[in-house]
Amino acid sequence: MMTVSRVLRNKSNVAHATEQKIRAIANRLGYKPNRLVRGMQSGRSGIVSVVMPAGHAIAPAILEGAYDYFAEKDMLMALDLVHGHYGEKAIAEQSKVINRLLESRVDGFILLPVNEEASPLYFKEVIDRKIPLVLVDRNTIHFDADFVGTDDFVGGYEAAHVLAENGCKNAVLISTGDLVSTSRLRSEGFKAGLKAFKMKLTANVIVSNFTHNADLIDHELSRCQGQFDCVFGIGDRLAISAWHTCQRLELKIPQQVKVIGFGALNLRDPRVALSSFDQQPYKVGRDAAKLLVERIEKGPWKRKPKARRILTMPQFVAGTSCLAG
Amino acid sequence: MMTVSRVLRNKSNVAHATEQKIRAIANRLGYKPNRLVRGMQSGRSGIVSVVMPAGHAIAPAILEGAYDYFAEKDMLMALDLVHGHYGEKAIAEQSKVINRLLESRVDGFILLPVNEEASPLYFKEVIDRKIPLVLVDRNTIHFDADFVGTDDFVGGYEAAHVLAENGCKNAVLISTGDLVSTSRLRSEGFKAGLKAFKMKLTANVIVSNFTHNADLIDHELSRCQGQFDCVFGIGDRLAISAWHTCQRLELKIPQQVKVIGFGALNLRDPRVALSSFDQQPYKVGRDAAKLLVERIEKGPWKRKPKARRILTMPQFVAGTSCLAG
DNA sequence: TTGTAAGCGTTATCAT
DNA sequence: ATGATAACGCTTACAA
Repeated sequence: MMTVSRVLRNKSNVAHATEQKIRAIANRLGYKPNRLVRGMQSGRSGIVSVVMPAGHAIAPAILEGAYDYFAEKDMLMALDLVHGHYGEKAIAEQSKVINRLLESRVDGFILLPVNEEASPLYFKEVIDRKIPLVLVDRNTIHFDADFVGTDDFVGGYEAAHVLAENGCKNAVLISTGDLVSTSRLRSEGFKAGLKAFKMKLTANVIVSNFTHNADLIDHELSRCQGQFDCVFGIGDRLAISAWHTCQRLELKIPQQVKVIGFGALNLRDPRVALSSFDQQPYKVGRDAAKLLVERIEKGPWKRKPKARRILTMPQFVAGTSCLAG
Repeated sequence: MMTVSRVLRNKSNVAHATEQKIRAIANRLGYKPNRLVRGMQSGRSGIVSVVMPAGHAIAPAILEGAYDYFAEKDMLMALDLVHGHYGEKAIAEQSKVINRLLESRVDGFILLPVNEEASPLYFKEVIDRKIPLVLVDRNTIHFDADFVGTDDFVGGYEAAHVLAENGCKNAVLISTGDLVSTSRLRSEGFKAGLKAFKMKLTANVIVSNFTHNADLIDHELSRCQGQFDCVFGIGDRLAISAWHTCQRLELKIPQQVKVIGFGALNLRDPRVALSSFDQQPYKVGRDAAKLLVERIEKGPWKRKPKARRILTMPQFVAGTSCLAG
């Protein structure tokens, strides 16, 4: 019984003959060591948790990057998809999720927070228990955790830069407000860029990040018709909506109006040549997983280590929507 | 120690006072029962596995449906993404995945097979161990397992039906060959429909299901120019490629050529009004999870129960690409 | 080189 | 209504 254990973990001090015999038998019986037991006594379940909003466009690619790294480490990846609602319902859902994960003794968490308000609440317990936690894509100010994502400020700034280089003067910014870090930072970066390149902000349309309200965008852009020559949508979907409105208003793209999005999710989609920024989500996911595993393997700490911040530069992807007119 | 256990599982035979005390203490200490241990002795880990091809367009929606059901049952969902390659590499990857899952004592599997050749091999071990297994979306002939998915034959047939109703006579079929059940069945259904509605099959373009070769589609459609008045792509991506070729050839859609896809993945995307079939992937995922949990809760069997087959009818989604010309 | 004993956190079973 | 004991499958520490 003991020798068996030694053989299967390739420990030394085992006679060749015995080893052969044991391996043969284990093989014939289809024996697999039980990770639940290993986890129980070692305090390492070998399970990591990924929690993301359901239906978020960038999530699958991040997930794949994270998965691939975890798979290399032979860790089991548990996935939870949280729905983008607020209030009692959200609290009930998320606390149930966290509870399940805690009971399962996951070794660490990767969290893509829904927004600045929602997720931090439920993750307080994770932090209290000193379980490694890495935030991806969206950061939160509520606790100082490791973060892996896009440099959104620079992305916003560069959007303004590109538009300026193409001769634009008056911009419309479409964002989803300040509760989501990506939206806030891209907006801030964009505004900083506008200032630096002496452009004017004609309007800042703020839409809900749950129901991306194409009608609102349509309405607002119609109102400022003639007063803008470019649009920056902090997400591709918003930029596409703007594109549609421009088409409806018979504003030629890119001649009369230039449009830039963010996310470059239509890279795979040859139908629309929206200029955008690639966030390299696969890399982000992989980096996040790598950092998490590092934290896990380092083991428990006495004094909390300084939070790491791994920012990936967004890559401008030229489409036809913002060429020089 | 024993009473604690009783309280936390809401067992009877506990004095109110004691219960209060225990709950208070458990709460103050932030106690969480250890699922690894529970799983170890009960033989139920409470973990289910979902294995899908990475980057498959329909996967996220199926996954969400499955997740929601598992979450209701408070089960942990482990996700594995397998890459679409063949040969040694694929074998090594998949057997590592299965091994990890088996060692983790997952209670059941949901598998979206890559194709008829690849996955079955690795799942033999799962079947041998009598662990519940539900196939989604793509079926396989290699073993008789539960299947939840779209009625692809009917879908193909209905595609022909719609095209016939719109006056089409000569069709081009674009598929990915017979190794993927969805492709095979939609093609068979489509051909049956053509026969029933007295239409002709001008060409059957077969492309790889890994690299969806837009160039090949372009080339083949160019060759048969003038000999077809409609195209059925067994996936939306293929149909979109055909659409592009038609635009390039200056064939007006839908006046000269009608196009139908499958998957209705552009439902969320207002840019393209491709006629297609909604596979209700969320429902499919949820149904699969439900069936799996049923199998798990039924417990081990002596004689293998008859495989169940839950087919969802694809819903035609009218776009502008196949209106009566 | 191999075996024995104890323990990981929980529950079933059998007392008390 | 509560407690004691064994057992789940495996590993560490210690003997033999």
